[in-house]
Amino acid sequence: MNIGQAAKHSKVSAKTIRYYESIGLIAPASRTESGYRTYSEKDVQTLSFIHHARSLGFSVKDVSMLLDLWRNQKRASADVKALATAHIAAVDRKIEELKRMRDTLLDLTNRCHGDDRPDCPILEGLAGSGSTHKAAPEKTQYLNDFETVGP
Amino acid sequence: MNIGQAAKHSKVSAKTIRYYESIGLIAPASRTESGYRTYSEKDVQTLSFIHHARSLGFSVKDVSMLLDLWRNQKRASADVKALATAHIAAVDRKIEELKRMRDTLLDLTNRCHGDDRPDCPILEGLAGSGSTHKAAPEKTQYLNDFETVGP
DNA sequence: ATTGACCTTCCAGTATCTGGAACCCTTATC
DNA sequence: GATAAGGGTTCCAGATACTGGAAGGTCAAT
Repeated sequence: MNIGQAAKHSKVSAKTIRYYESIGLIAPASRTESGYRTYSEKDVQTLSFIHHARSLGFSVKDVSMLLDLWRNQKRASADVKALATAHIAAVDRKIEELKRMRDTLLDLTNRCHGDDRPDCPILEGLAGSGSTHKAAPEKTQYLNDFETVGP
Repeated sequence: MNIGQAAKHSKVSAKTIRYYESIGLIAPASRTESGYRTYSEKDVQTLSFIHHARSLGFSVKDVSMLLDLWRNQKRASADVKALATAHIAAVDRKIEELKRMRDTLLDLTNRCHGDDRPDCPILEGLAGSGSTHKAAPEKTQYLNDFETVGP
């Protein structure tokens, strides 16, 4: 089947499939004489696997390792479990961090009357020197740390 | 003071301060005759404000708006509150998504014996066609959606 | 004069795609 | 056979928010 069909069945967009090929996450697809990529059922399964793993927040690097383990009949399930467990821990840390952020934000917004008067505890809180709420982590982690949720 | 001191006091790295200047988030700093950037107490306050807002997960675009509101004495606190409230909602959505991911991951790892045998429910779950756990959101959101936590 | 700690600019890379331009292939219809 | 729609192809750029590093200028102290 062509890339469009593979995309539909695997739920990975054609654009992204080509991207995965370009970075070596998947092997280059075979081609028709005219240059179209062709995909088998097995290829679609692989793409689905990738889709599921990505939707669970594994990085592309992690997915690459998981694919190796998946294809390696001799792997130990302990290896997979270790990867997954580390990932869960990372996700948990992110959840906690987001909760702290939300609590602080809620605290600030609750104290803001939110009308047309200019004084605003939210801005005062942001301007203030210390944390408005609770101890911050050693190194403040920004949201974009979520780009890579590693161990 | 020079950029290094400003960085130390504001907790925004010198590199990042220059970056903020380059994208127009902050006004270009004044310079000494030899070209060094110089910063006032007020500049440091602004940088601290940015640091706090970023650590609460506001995007740089959001921070830009917050800075405008902060400097505008005629602003309505309702405007700030609206921005903050939308942000809280976005953070909440991300927390829920991460929780769903963690639940699925926990389910898979709990069913994995994690020894040296090759069969592994985690990989089977990733390979399986459907969600292993609960209904997924309409469009699966990847972790890197966290790069921008907007409304 | 030399050292070392700062500062400068500029280019590139990180992670993960996504959009768009310019152009080729297939199939159906007129 | 011409044409149009709806595929496919490649390559470049952009988004996000920085961070690292190279090559070189400045400042204060020894």
